[in-house]
Amino acid sequence: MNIGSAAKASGVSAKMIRHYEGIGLLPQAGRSDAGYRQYGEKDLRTLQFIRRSRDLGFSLGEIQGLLGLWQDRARPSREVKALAKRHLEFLDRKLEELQSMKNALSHLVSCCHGDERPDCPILENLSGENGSAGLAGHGGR
Amino acid sequence: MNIGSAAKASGVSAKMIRHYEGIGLLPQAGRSDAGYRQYGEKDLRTLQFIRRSRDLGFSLGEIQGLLGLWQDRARPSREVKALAKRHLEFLDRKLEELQSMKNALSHLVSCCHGDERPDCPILENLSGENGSAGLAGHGGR
DNA sequence: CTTGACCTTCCCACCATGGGAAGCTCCATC
DNA sequence: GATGGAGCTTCCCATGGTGGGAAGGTCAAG
Repeated sequence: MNIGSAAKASGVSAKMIRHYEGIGLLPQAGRSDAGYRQYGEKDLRTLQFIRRSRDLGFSLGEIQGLLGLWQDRARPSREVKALAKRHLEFLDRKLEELQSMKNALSHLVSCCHGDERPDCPILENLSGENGSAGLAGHGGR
Repeated sequence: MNIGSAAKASGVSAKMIRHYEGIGLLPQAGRSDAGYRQYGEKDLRTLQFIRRSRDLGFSLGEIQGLLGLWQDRARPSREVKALAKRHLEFLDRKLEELQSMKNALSHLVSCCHGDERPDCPILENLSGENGSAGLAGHGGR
């Protein structure tokens, strides 16, 4: 199986398969006489493993760890769980970060009338003015 | 005011200030006789504007747009709001993406006993097996 | 034998940021 | 006046994950 078919079958682009091999995430692929990389069932399973891990947001470094644990039949599930938990905490931090951006921005957006007039609470906020953009007088946020 | 003080006062690193100037986000800064960049109140306000925009997750490209609107006193707030709304949608997509990663992963983590035994629903899921990891062991994908 | 799809390697781009080297400037202290 | 250290300059490199594309070799179908 050539790299193109492996890419289609795994959902990992050919470009990325080469890259993963280059950085040592994948072992050197076997080669045909002409130098084409050759992939088999086992490689396919590894590629899919990587793709699923990426879908969960794991970094390539973490995936290297996961692959190691995966291939070690005697690994304690404790280690896998620890790795996953760490990533979960990372996701939580990212979520909080994005959520607070969203909260702040959606407040500003809701305060901006968005018509032809130039005055705009969004720009006022970004420029550091404490305009009457919703923080004045009555209903906070 | 030298770049270091401007950095401290604005919360944008000196490194980034130079970079922003390099990519045209900031105008060329004035220079002292010795070639040191010089910053004034107005520059400081621009730098803070950029930092606040970054804090809301705007890309440098979007910030270029925001700066243009900010400096155009006749801009219609409509345009600012549109730009902000687009970014808000971007944030929403990111949030959904992260949230679904988190949901999937936290389910897996909760299914993994995390002890010394090697069997692990997390790895089973990543490797494409539909183990008994909460999906009741008969379905197949 | 040609054509077109596929493969190879290699370099460059994005985005935002940081690290560090080599060399110059400024200011305080001796 | 000399010296030392902090701060400035430019320039190059790295990160992380992905893509684009050029130049050239290979394979299969017509």
